Amino acid sequence: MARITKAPDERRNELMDVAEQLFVEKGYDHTSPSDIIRRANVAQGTFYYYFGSKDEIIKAIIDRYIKKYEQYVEQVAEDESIDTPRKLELILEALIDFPMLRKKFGKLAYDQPNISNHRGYGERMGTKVIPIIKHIVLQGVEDGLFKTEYPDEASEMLVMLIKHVRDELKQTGNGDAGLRKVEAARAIMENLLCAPRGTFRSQP
Amino acid sequence: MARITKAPDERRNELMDVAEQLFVEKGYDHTSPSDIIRRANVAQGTFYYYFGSKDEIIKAIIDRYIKKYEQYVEQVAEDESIDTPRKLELILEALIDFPMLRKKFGKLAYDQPNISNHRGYGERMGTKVIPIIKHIVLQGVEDGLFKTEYPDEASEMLVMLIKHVRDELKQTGNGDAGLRKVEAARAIMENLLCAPRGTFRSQP
Amino acid sequence: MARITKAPDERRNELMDVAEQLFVEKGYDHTSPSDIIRRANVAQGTFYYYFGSKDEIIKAIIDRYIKKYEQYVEQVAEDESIDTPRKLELILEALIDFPMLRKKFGKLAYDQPNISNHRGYGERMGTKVIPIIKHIVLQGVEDGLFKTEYPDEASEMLVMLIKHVRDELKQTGNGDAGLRKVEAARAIMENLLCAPRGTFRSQP
Amino acid sequence: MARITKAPDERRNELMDVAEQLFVEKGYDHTSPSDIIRRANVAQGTFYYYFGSKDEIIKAIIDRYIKKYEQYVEQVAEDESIDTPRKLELILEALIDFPMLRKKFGKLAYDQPNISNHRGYGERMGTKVIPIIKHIVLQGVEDGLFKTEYPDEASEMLVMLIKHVRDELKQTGNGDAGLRKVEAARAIMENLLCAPRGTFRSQP
DNA sequence: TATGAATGAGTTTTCATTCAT
DNA sequence: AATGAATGAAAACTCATTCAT
Repeated sequence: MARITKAPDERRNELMDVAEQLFVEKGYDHTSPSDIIRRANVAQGTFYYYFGSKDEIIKAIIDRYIKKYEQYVEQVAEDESIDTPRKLELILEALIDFPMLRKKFGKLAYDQPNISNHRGYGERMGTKVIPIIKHIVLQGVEDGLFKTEYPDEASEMLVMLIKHVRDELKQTGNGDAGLRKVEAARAIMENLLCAPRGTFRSQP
Repeated sequence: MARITKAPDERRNELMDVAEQLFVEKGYDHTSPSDIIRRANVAQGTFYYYFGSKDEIIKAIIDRYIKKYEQYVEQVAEDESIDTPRKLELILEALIDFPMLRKKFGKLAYDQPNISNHRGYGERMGTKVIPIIKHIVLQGVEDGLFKTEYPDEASEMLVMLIKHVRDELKQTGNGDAGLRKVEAARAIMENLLCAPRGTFRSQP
Repeated sequence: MARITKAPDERRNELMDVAEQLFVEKGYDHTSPSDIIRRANVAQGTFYYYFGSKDEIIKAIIDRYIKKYEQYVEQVAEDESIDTPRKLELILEALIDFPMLRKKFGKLAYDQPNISNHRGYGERMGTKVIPIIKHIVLQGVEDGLFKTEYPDEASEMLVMLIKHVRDELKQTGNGDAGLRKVEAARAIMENLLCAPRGTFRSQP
Repeated sequence: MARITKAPDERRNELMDVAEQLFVEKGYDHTSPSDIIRRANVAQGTFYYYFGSKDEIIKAIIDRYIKKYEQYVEQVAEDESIDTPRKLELILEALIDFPMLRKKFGKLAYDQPNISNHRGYGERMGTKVIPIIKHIVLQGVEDGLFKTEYPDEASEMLVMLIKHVRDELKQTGNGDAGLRKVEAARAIMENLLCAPRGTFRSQP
């Protein structure tokens, strides 16, 4: 094959993009380095030139992803012009939109291998993101907006809730059923935090 | 090896038991038919005599499991001597104890392959179990015990909550931290269903 | 390919024979499992059905070989009808003839990878065979036939000498030059053990 | 990385030094050009600029080494101020000290890849060095110091003996056990050459 | 002279499945 | 009903070498 040389960073990201997409489509376990190589149109060795193993590339992808998310979360958390409920909404919504968590519609999420169960992804979510969410929740409690005896658990539940909604939306699409899910999620959030009705009401 | 003949049903169940345990220990993808065969002490061919493929055995396991659970759920749901909150508790608690969902303590659930994402397990939970839970929730609403505009979503959240608690308990063990988790779960359940404090108070 | 089933022992030995020959021809490092598989006319999986790895097969080969040799050595050592010098000769000569050490004539031994440097072969020679040789040497000393202050070292030298002769014979063939080598070896053995001229004189 | 330009000869020798060390540490087959490149801190292409292949570099190393040794050997051989036994000792001892034959202590030599079996090393030893040793041996015979009917073979044995001692010393270290080995070697040398006791007695 | 990204054939290994007995 | 030897395609990875800059 003709040799196509690229800037290392470009190649590296290209490989990560391709891998990410495949992991999402077929799951980590059912994606082989060869799959990635084929789709990226590079030689076997090129993959291993950039990543020492299959494990290494998924770790790199997760890192890249979480770094982006953390940045966003911190930025939102620190922004004084945003009120507490809206902060929560933004942070949780961002969880929905990241490409690495995209799945094709029309397939049941249950049966799909899910990258978010893999390789330290959850761990980093737990140690990095949840504390930030908890922090915002506590702020809301201080402000008298929320009420909860279990801020840790409530924060975890919020993340779970949002992941669940995300999965649901993949299946229902963004139609009426989708809207209803979002409404339900808001109601549940309010319940969870004993927040007054209408606390969460911005566009999703 | 000496040929050991058994009643077909016994052999079949034996294989399923072994497979179930392995799937739980290592995950479906990382368990090979040979692993099952080895631990069950049968020949390669015996496995394929009973199950046409690896896929077939996991489907059989899930079927067996869900059938049992459905039976239990229906029985509880119909039992008039149990009040509504207690019914919910029993049904959700049963979700915790089933062997197929057991995992070793000490490992982060996130990183572990989780059979409950596999092969129609979730689907059947969705189509079979959640409606029953919803039914009980609605009964509670009728009784004036619960309040929710989104019984479907609330039911799904209840299942998620309980799965989450189960995973947490695996990590924390049943000590103080575990107890706290259970308390938190109860508070969250009450919040979710707008039930009065103290509605859920039986032993976990 | 048509499926040819054989008795496991036969297959196992067949694979070992083929591997042995290839290791001798090309050296361990330059022989791939695929080489063995190809020549043995079996499927990839068959090789790994019998041997878990490339390493395992060479260990099995060495074991098989050394076991045979040890048996022979012990039998000779215990045979009271054979006198001491002749025992030494027999044991050392046996070292020459074993198939696993055969190499093609015409190629310089120096440049050939040599299995006898591999994977515990030498170690077992050292711990198993040399003590037996030393024992015979000491017997000779007792009988007043040999004289040496360093029976350990002398025994090691004897083995080295014989290996060297073996390698030489591979290059020279069994012609006049070969005969001369053998004569030289005898003289050196006599020197090494301070044995009277003519002590080693049987056909090689 | 910053481009570091050096005098071609310096670079070349640097690469050879690094490669030599690696070959000794891990063996030729288990050292990759990339290993050399990494340790030498040069680019992939630089290696191939100086050496067309992996094979070429080891040949260069052996050449360099043997040239040095040959020079030394010739110089000693011609030096009239040194007596014959001492000449032999010096030449054989030099064989021990060359860096290319250094190995780490503590590992069985048998199992270690041994560069001296590789790529023409032995051949050149045979055609170049052994004749010189033989020449000294014959001189000793003429002087009435040594006695042997097989000077070729005896010379070869001397080299083998010394290599063996070298390997042993690597394992035993230079303690008492090492000393004993050296003493044994001397006794064996005397035996081999039918030299009077005490012929070889200088520091090792 | 020197760089380092890229290549691709090859190696070692795994594993779901088949089939003759 | 049960056995277990055999299959072969594919997975994961290595590494000597090339080449555009």
